[in-house]
Amino acid sequence: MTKGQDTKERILGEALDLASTVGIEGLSIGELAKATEMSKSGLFAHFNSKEDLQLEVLRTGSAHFIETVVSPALRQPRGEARVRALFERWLAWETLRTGGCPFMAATFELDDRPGPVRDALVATQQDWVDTLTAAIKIAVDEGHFREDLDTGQFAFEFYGAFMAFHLYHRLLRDPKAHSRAMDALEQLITCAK
Amino acid sequence: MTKGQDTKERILGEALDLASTVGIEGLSIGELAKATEMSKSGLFAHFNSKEDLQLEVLRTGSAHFIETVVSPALRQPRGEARVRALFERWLAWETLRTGGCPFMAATFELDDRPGPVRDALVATQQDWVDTLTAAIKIAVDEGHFREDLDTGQFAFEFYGAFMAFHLYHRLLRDPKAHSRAMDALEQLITCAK
DNA sequence: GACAAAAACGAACGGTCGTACTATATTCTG
DNA sequence: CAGAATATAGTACGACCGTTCGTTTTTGTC
Repeated sequence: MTKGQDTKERILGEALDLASTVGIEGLSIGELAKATEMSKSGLFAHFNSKEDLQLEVLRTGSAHFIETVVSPALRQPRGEARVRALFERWLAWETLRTGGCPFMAATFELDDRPGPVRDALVATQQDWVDTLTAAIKIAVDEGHFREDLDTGQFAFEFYGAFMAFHLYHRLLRDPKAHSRAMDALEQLITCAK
Repeated sequence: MTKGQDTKERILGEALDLASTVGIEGLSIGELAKATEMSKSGLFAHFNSKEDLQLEVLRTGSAHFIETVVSPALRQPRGEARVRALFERWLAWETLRTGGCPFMAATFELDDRPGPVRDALVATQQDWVDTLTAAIKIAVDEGHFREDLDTGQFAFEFYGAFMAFHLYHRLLRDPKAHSRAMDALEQLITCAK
């Protein structure tokens, strides 16, 4: 009863790691079988199709993200501290896996390919933007940020800072990537007061 | 003599368009042959390998980018106006092709896959960052931006705003994506004065 | 118009892809 | 320990992958 679920989780963990480097489309069942030291068919039996696998990978990634980024940040005090925590943990999450944030890879892979996988990804990302916006709104309510702040705009630029970090860190291998990102957040917060 | 070069350019144009949606790795010779209405082997004869094709696609993309983004902006007056022009033309470039900016797709595909194609992409992106930074430096020299502005930091956040635009526009299909991006630039410039 | 050069084609290669089927291990339940 | 249920493996499939090779068509030159 529990054996199958165990290996399935193990597969999904490996799949998430693999997907962070080769993408969620580039993720192949043969490679994943090698990585988990299983037979292709034995692995495949846990999923009805590759699409299902992809959807489950996204679901797993989302759960990991909430666990390592969102939840800990929510334990921080409401307002500015929480916004800072969200950013810092997001950066840490990016450096966690071999290939960086798996959602970033997926985002640029799927943005033009309609289907259930894209839909699921959009839902996840929209959720994250909403979570961010809500945290920022709280900082306004707490009086940490100014009353007339456009919280959606703040979230947009917040997101931009993260993506620039991803580019500078992953592609350009710029050692200043992290400090640049932190400076960007600082400026964002300064302008929000 | 000129016939082969003509079709080669046609192929590369189509390849760039295709790569913007499926990525530079996802670009397959068979699909490209269909798109150009050629035989696989006839098309392949123009390149020694897929890697060469990818490199030439990047080179072509880079030339297009300079032509439609950089060069026109350089015809704008030195300083703030030029920085604004670079941003606006960059956004326009993103909406030009079917799948958005081909370099963005490539960036997240190749950031963890070493090789000549990655190297070429890094060089291109670093060039672009340097171009941006130089334009910002000029704005400082012209007295449009404050003396002690960290031009590299400005370029970082400038880049971030573009990437957030890409995400909001391409994936989330947010109709406010463009105005969000423009507002982000405005804030960036305001803080730079 | 003949002829060499260049360009495009067709067929085939070994490989990997996702997926289906059947058969063998392994695990859980009584 | 038996037997059912579950989990894994083996094999094969058609399709497409990048690539090679020999042939045919098109092009440009005298």
